[in-house]
Amino acid sequence: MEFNDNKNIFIQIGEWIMDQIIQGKLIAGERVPSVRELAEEMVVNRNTVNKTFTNLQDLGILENRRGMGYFVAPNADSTIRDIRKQIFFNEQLPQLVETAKQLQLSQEDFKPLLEQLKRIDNENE
Amino acid sequence: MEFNDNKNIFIQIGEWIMDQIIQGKLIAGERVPSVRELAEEMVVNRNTVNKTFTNLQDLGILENRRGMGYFVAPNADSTIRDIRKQIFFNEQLPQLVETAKQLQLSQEDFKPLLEQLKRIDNENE
Amino acid sequence: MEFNDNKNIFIQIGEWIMDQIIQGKLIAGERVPSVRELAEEMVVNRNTVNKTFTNLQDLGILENRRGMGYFVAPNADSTIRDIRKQIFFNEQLPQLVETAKQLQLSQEDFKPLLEQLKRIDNENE
Amino acid sequence: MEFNDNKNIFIQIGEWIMDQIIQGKLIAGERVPSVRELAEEMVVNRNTVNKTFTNLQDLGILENRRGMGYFVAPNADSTIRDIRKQIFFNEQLPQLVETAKQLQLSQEDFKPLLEQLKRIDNENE
DNA sequence: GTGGTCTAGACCACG
DNA sequence: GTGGTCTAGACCACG
Repeated sequence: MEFNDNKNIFIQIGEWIMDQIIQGKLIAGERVPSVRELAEEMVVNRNTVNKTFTNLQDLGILENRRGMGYFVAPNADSTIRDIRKQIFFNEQLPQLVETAKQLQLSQEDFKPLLEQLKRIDNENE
Repeated sequence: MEFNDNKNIFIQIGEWIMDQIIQGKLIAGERVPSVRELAEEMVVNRNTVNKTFTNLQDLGILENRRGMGYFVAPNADSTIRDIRKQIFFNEQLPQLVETAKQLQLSQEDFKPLLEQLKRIDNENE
Repeated sequence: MEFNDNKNIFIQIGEWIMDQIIQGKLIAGERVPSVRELAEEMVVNRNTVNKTFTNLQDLGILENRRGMGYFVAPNADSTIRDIRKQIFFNEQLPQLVETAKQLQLSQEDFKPLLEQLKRIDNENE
Repeated sequence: MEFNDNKNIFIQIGEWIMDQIIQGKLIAGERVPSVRELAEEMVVNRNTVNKTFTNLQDLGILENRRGMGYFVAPNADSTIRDIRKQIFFNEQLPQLVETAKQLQLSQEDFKPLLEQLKRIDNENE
């Protein structure tokens, strides 16, 4: 895995796992790779993966079964969506409105977004 | 000033100064408060303010006149707009599209933004 | 069975067995379920149950008859009471006094306990 | 500091700090020793103290001021009392009632506790 | 100076 | 096999 120097590795691994869950590649109740396996695969230290896992456990996304490893928590996917929605509504959206105002951005500038939204609304019709 | 622990303080102070310029509270050619004053006012270390100023100087937003302090550069406001537009189109917008897709956000979720955009489009008619 | 992550599973199983004995559901001389059976029933590893059993054997609560399994030792119930009394007087009570002092707990806070004690004293009159 | 092998070092250091706060030796707003200082004083690794501090920060007992170290959070003492009371009412007290019942303990057995409670009630009159 | 992250490596308990 | 803790030591950003 390629890491971005601006973010901590343990955070990036966590985001990767959350992405896997959101994309349905890891499902509730499923066992995630062991700390050792993932550390080897990602070429990082075991302690780093450890930090990722305990972090995701604190967030209610992973669960630890003694001696057996970590498992995707029930409803982990909706937990992740909730966390990300909260970030969206509390941080991203207000910032965006502010930016639009400040830079006098037009609907034209948001075309890629508006098209994506239409696509989603059509799917859900 | 209230700082957010997730972003560097020197960056946050920089954003505050850029906001002042965009809002016309600081105008081109005007002297900005000294490192000493600003550090005291914001209750931060002088080194931090120093870092903010050299950073804004690198971006062409402030200018340093030896022995006289820092001044708002000519056209600082349009420089700021350019920088922020670049960030908007290269980072914020693509990220937003990705988020909308992932969280299956609807036009409804973007209501505050869409209203702001309408307001802007009306102003510019 | 529901396990508490803060205590070792083999200890928790041991406490469960001791409770069974104290409550008369398992009596002296009676055969306890086999390691295999108990492990399956509790959905734990056989090694864990094994550890519980050898631990209870060390405490004089279970006995092992070669090829026949584990049996409740004679006087196991009074052995358990002795062990638990010792823990009570040496650990729980002093800790409790310390907690009461530190948290400034009142008689009111101990109501459930005091009522239980009265009930016991009445029974033994 | 003498460490007990049954508990993790980082937990024991945390309890020591909480005790200091409860006893008024560290007060709200006060700076606690730096990670480096405490690690040296307690003859443990910096990472261990680090873990203690981030742990106490998660609990709302310490706060981190960038580049300046950790400080006792406002109301840290009542936060600690709340945490410890919760443990008392949810775990210690029910266990105690159960023990009293099982071992047929009398008021006599709880004498040290009852005396402590009287002392506290007298103080608060 | 401050704390945070990461590594290599050891050791431990539990299963 | 599993994860958790701890150490020694390096490096980094921030103040």
